[in-house]
Amino acid sequence: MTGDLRRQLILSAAKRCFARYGFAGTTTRSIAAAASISEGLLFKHFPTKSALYAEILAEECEADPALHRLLELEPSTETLVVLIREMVHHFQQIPDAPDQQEAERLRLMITSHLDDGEFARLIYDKIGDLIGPVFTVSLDRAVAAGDASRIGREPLNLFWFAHHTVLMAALGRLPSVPCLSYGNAADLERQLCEFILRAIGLNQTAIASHLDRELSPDPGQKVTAEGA
Amino acid sequence: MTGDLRRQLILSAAKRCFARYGFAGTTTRSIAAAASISEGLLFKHFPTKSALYAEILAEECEADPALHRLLELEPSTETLVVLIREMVHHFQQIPDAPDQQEAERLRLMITSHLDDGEFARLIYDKIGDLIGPVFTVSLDRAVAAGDASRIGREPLNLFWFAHHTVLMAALGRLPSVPCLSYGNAADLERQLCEFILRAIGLNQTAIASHLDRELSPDPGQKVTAEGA
DNA sequence: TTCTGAGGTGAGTGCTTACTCACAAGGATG
DNA sequence: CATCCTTGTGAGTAAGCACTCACCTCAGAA
Repeated sequence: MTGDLRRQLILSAAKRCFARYGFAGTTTRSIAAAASISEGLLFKHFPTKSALYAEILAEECEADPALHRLLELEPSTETLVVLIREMVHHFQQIPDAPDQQEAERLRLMITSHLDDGEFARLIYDKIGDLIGPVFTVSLDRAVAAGDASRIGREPLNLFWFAHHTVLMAALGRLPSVPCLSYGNAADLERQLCEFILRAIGLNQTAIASHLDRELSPDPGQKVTAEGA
Repeated sequence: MTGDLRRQLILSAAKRCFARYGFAGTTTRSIAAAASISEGLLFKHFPTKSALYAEILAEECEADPALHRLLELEPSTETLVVLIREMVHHFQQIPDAPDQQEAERLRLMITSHLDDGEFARLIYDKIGDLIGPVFTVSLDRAVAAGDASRIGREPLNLFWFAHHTVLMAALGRLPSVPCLSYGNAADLERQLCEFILRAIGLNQTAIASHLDRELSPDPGQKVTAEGA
């Protein structure tokens, strides 16, 4: 086995452990076991437990590549709705995904908030840089098109509030028994979308027409939704 | 020193430690040091570290007494606005409060989400039981009064979404360097209030009139705001 | 005064932790 | 074949962990 491949295997095993049990709750022995190697070899690849953790955080800072697809859309009311819908779907699907990767990411993000927040700050910066422009310009155009009313002087704050909402909603569903049992949870994503779109200033007719166009007519929903 | 008083001192010291470093990250030695006693005495009062932790969580399940004052308000649009405004203020003041108690509560709540979620579930249940009725009836009356449009079949979900938003916004400000630097953060509470009130269906004129009535005319704001 | 039973201590206990090191297997190069 | 070097191991080590125990102090009852 080559060194580089082994490194990657260790990183992925460690990420699982750290995300689930936190830094203090994870032992180097458990990481080695998860990677099916000896502790000795683990320390041949990473000088300390902290260094391993730091490398995972650094690696995770790379923003989701699938997100880039959304950024090529022409800013508009339509794009705004798609943006929110995909964001909602992205977060809601995290607890259900068989692939735990995004759940780990979410856990790392949250544990960072409880710690010094540095990792979270990096992620927020990255997200803001990527989505901020599309969001604000789309909102501007929605206002110009009469689909939304202008809200305040800080449109980007609206985006962050929306982000808070969906992130926390996802967090509540991370444990195997969800923390909250929403009434009528079947169309929870739809409810979240509407909640956010109203909150950022879209009027009811714009919301209804765009969401209906987007959500109802497709069994192909899954395909487009992957991109979030 | 009487046994009961000592117990309380230990509990409060331990809560600080657990909230800051999590269960695994907290040592019994550090708790004893924080309570200015020996480890031996610690274990005279609590049989195990886990038992101590469990007792803290159980104690924290008692919902905030100050919250009860809000529940005696007559359900109305006005009450709805006050409810949201107080909730926003309550969460926003958590990171700034010299008293760290609420911050510890928030931390325990979040770590529970990363763990089995049981503590969070208890808290959510309690909050839902307390605020749910006032919220939904107030929203009904707001709709009846023409201040809001009816949204979906699950008004309580709207409350939870709002809760998610403010909780996450508070979490981002827990680290000594905030995770997010909101643009124009001066009237952040106002922005959050408006965001939520729009999201739950209040129309712009109702929002403006009620929030202006509530927020602008008082230097006595602090006094009323304590109650959240 | 003596006894008792609290509150309280600090030096242990054995176990687990992060981390090290001597050494082995095996493929490539001379 | 001998000499490397890389990949890999598992038995270490010292420190730190949760938890225990013999013992101390001292107020109040007998």
